Formats: sequence, C-alpha cells, structure tokens
Amino acid sequence: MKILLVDDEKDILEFLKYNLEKEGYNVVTADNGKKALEIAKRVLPDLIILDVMMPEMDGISTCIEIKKYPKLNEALILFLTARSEEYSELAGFDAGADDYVTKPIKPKLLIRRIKALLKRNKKNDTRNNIKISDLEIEKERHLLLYKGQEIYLARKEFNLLYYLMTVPGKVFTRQEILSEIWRDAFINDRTIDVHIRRIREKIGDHFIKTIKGVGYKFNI
Amino acid sequence: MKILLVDDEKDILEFLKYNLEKEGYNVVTADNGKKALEIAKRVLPDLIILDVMMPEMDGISTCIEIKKYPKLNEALILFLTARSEEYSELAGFDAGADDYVTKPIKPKLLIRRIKALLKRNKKNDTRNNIKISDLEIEKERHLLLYKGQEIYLARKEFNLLYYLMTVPGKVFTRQEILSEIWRDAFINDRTIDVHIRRIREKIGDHFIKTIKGVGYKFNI
DNA sequence: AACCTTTTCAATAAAAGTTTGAATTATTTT
DNA sequence: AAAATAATTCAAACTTTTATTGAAAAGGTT
Repeated sequence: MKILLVDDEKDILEFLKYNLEKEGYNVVTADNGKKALEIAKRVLPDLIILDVMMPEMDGISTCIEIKKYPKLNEALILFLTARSEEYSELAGFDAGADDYVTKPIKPKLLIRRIKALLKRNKKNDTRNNIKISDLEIEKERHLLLYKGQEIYLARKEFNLLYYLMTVPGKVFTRQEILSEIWRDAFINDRTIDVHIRRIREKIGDHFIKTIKGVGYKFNI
Repeated sequence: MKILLVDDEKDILEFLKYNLEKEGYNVVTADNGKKALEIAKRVLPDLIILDVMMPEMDGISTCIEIKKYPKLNEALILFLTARSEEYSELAGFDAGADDYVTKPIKPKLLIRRIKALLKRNKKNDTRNNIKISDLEIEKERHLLLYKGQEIYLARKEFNLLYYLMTVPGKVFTRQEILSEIWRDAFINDRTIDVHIRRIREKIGDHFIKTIKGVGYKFNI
C-alpha cells in the first residue's frame, strides 16, 4: 500500500512518515505541490495525503491537478487542514477529497482514518485483479487475459486458477484446493485433475506445475 | 461527505446517526421539515435522508421546498418509507428523490444504498446518462438509444439494463440484481432470465453476456 | 368494465458445466 | 527393474443453470 505524503514542513513530513511506516505502509514524500504531482505520476500511490496550506501550489490546487491524470483518478485523497480553515473542508471535497484530518495531527487518529478509507475502497480496488507475466485475471469481470486475448473459463476453472494465482509459486495441496473451491462437498480426487487439465488446455501447460505427492502450484 | 438526516423519531435519528458516523460520514440531524430546511441551507449537505411520514411538513413537501433552493439542487435525496406506503415511491421520485429505503431500516442496506448513490453521482455526473459504443441510455428521460434509434423498454427492463451498464464488464450476480431491482420482493429466479431475454430481444444478444453460475454482465 | 401492457410464474427444453471411472502414463519407492 | 503410487486423459453420465415458452396475475388507462 503506497502513500504519498505532501507537506511543506519537514518536521511534519518526517514525523508522519515514521508513524506510517511503522504501520507497514510504503511512504514517499514531497515538500511541495509540484514535486508531489511528479512523484504521484511516477509512483501511482494508493493514497495521497495533502496539506492544504502550502506555499506556491496549495493542497487543493494540487488535488485538482492530480485528478486530471486518469491514472491517478482512483487514488484516495486525504487532506490535512488547520482547525481554523473551515472553508477548506468544503473546497477540499469539491476538489475530490475522500477525507480530511485537522491539525494538530494525532498519529493514531490519522492511521485509523487511513485504514477506514482504504477499507471503504477495497472493493473497487484492483486488488481483485492479478497479473503475472502475460496472464491477467480480473475477478469482477470474470475475465482471463492471456497476452491481451480474452479466454473464457467456466466457474470452477476460474476459481481454481484464481486461487492458485493468489500466491504464485506456492504449492497448494489437494486438501487446500478442495476446501477452498469445493468447500464441504465430497468429490472424487480426479475432479481436481480434470479441472487442472481444462485450464491447461486453455492457457498452456507451463503455468500450472504438478508437484507429485504434494499438490499444484502456479509457476512464476 | 455531509449527510442531513431528518426524522421525527428521536430513536431512529440517533440509531442512524451512530451507524452513519461509524462509516465516516459527517452527520447533522433535524426532527422536522422546517428545521431540516434551515439546516440544509446553512450546511449544504451532499445527501439528505428524509422520512416520508412526519407531522406538520412531511418528507415529500420538505423535499419540494428543498429543491426550490438552487444551492441545494444538487443535493441527493433519499427517502425512508414504511413498507405499506406504496404511493410514496412514485410521489417521492416525482418530488426529486434519488432513492428510497423501506422501513424497518437495516443499517447495512442503507449504507450500501448511500454509497451507491454517492458513487453514481460522482462518476456520471452528467445527469446519469451512460453511453457505451452505439448504445446510449438516458435515465432521466427513460430513453434507450441504439444507433440513434429510440427503443422502448418497460420499467423493470430499463432499470435492469441501466444497472448492468453502470459498471460495464462487471459481472452482476443474481443476488445483486435482485437486491437492486427487486429490493426486498421475493421473486422467482426465472423472472430475471425473462427480463434479460426481453432486453436481448430488443437490443440483440451480444450486449448482455451470461456467465453461467456467476451472473450477467454488460459486454464492453 | 374492457382493454392493453407489464410482470411474474411454472413447466419444459436446451445448454453448459461438473464429476466419475477406467485405461494410460509418469514418477517414486523398494 | 519391478512394484507401488500418483497423475493424466478421455468420454460418458450426470447435475446444475439458464433459456424459452405460454399462460396467469397484476397494474394502469380509457
């Protein structure tokens, strides 16, 4: 989870960076709006934390600029505002903010808000999509793309491949596969083989590797 | 995101306020139509949730009054209605409602609807029109244009197609379709098929794709 | 009330997806 | 190398899901 943190005060930048990284977030910083924009375009952060009050380009203008970039359109925006700047709340939401936190910032509160934001957004997130080399799977659209080509997979096939791809390289035992894809149904062991074969027929043999006596894995 | 919540019952007011704030919304409340109007003018909420049944000024009248204020024109309106008040659905939409939820209110459902509303409004802000290749749907005019040709769809058909088109490519499960289009009615599963068929009859087969065992999607 | 449209239901047909067992092949163990 | 174990393949059998239909019910209009 990548966060871009933008504030003109070095102290705040450091302080927040420290606290966010402690939580396991991947943090990059910028000390003005222009740099923020540059970095954002390159890094494509999931969340951008913007101080509203900044010299030159303020947070709101920065936000508006950011929103002009299609690739950054999905990024969440969180504003930091001083208590007094009431106006900014409104202007900020107009500019496309998803939340705001007032200064002085309490790290715990900020982190709680961030978590809430990310959670709220999880569904529309591309985390449901998995791309490994030239194979891409989009859960929501029930779509498998191999070299850009759409390939249709039946439900069980789709779920099975998706499952294997969630942790590429990991060997999934038959037992694991069974309890994830078939839940509590009792099925013949051959059924898994057959589904694996079907998938292989469609995407080729090299993606799914059999580890005899152990299970199957998605080859990286 | 600011929400104005209007209901004459204190309990409901509190209950909903609590649930909405837990979701991170900014909630103000009013216990009658007049106060609601005053507060709305001052606060300019993004969404106003109105109980239809209220003493003095009911929800629909309040809605009409609200809509008279240009600054509040963009505010989304969601009605709370008792199951029995059949009339209110139509009257509500006429008054400018964007959605309604029937009592007794399940907070989770309400929140889902709110999210859908806010999202819908953010994305296709141009009056809820969707255009995909040569198919164009105009919500407000209840109009479907295929290659410029007007095609008439019955209400359920229209809503269903519209729903599928809100997120082109996404597979909507029967469950999702049911809870969006039929809300809390109990209908036979085949009913969905029948509506899909009727839509296909009118616009051709290639637009709506069946993903067996999963649901339907609007093909991009 | 008569008429028309829309929506739903229920029965059947069709299609697609899933599972199985037997024969075969591959791999590991003894 | 033979035996044992595990995986693959195939086609047939089976299940589930969706499509289609016509008729009935519900809603709305004139």
